[in-house]
Amino acid sequence: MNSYRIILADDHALFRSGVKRILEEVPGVEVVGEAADGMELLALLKEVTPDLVILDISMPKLRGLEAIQEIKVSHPQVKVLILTMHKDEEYLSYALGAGAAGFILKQDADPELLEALATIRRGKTYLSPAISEVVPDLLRRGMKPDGTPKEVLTHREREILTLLADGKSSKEIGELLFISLRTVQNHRANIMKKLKVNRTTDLIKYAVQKGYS
Amino acid sequence: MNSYRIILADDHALFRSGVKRILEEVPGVEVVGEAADGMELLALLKEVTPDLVILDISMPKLRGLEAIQEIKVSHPQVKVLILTMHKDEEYLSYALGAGAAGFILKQDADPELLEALATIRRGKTYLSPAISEVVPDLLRRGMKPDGTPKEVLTHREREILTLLADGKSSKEIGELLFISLRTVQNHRANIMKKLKVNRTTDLIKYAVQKGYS
DNA sequence: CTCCTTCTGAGTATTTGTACTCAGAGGGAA
DNA sequence: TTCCCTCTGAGTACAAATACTCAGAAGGAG
Repeated sequence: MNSYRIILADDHALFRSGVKRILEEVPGVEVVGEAADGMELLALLKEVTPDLVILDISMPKLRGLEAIQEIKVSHPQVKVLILTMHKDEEYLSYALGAGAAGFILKQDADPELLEALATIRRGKTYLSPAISEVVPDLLRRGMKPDGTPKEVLTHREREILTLLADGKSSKEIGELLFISLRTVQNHRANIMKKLKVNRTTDLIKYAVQKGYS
Repeated sequence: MNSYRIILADDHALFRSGVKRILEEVPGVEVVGEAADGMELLALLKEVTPDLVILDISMPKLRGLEAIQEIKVSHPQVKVLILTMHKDEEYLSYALGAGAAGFILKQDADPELLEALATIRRGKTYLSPAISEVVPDLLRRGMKPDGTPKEVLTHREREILTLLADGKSSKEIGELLFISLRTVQNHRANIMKKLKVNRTTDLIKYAVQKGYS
């Protein structure tokens, strides 16, 4: 029994079901589990240890990006392949920074998936061709014109932005996170400064479009 | 040659590929074509006439909702099954109003897809159980379950909502439209009352998700 | 160790949004 | 004509957000 064991994490059951069929046509590959959200995935990982987790970024309950970090801490030997619809440079850098071994798109066809699988299995990193094209853009955007690195949201800031995008007020967020209203307001101000917006509306637009909700 | 002929339209190749495998396990069913966007679908329909088109709502170039109307005009005998990630009451009413024969979610599992297929094949309409649950909600919000959405917002209200979603404050909107700040605030309050939200964040989320921005 | 970042909390002041109320002008429909 | 809806505008009161400032504790990196 030395088959390559995979867990699929995506909130769309039909998508999981279809991908499972594609994967199982590959000799020596076995889908040993499925999860519909990040929490389910982490729970599943306590029982089953796969070689690879294929996961979507936009999942409810625990966002994929945070899930990667958890996985890399609790199961460093498990590889992670991001399979998402978001052709978004920002996600790519987050994902690779968090330790993902691959990044492909739902727009891609079967060969990309299979090649990603084979590449990761050989211990290398695979990027979707559609994504590779924008990597130079990404590197260019990673730096501000003056050379200083682009500002990125901290974990706490992303957490608060998610709650904001979920319709919570600063007051409610403070109560949820057991921190002061003032602290939430400070985080909020910092987020807006980093994202260079100056209104709640722009913040929510950003969050909704980036899938924080 | 009396197999049931299906065309799959979804911008995610991997999703199409997976669903195709699921469908082809059903005896007497044949996937005779795939399309990645609405334009491709309409072009394909000029060459191939299927019994059923399974399509996603959020496709580039020609949105699924508009594609249904085109199909129902040019090929009235072709059934349409909406398969989307949007658990959204408004899309549901619009789709059924445009003549869709079914509405299921990517979150659904294989049995829902197969049952939708069988139901439509028998000439009836199938709704995802997850969607059926929100039909009462839909009725409460003043929309018909089988008709076009009742336009709740007035023209002026939609105009203001668009500006809000564009990041404008009430004050700025007043200046843009040459009306008083108080008037804008009143419109805003009316919009929120109609949409049953009580926060700017929820309003912006609604606007962004409905494409007002 | 020092330096830097993050998270935490607060002061102060102003602007904006929210929740009610009321009301007149104009248009369209019965 | 009357009746209803829309758009317009305002009063009042309170809640929330925004824009600045400052600062201590904890942790990692050098």
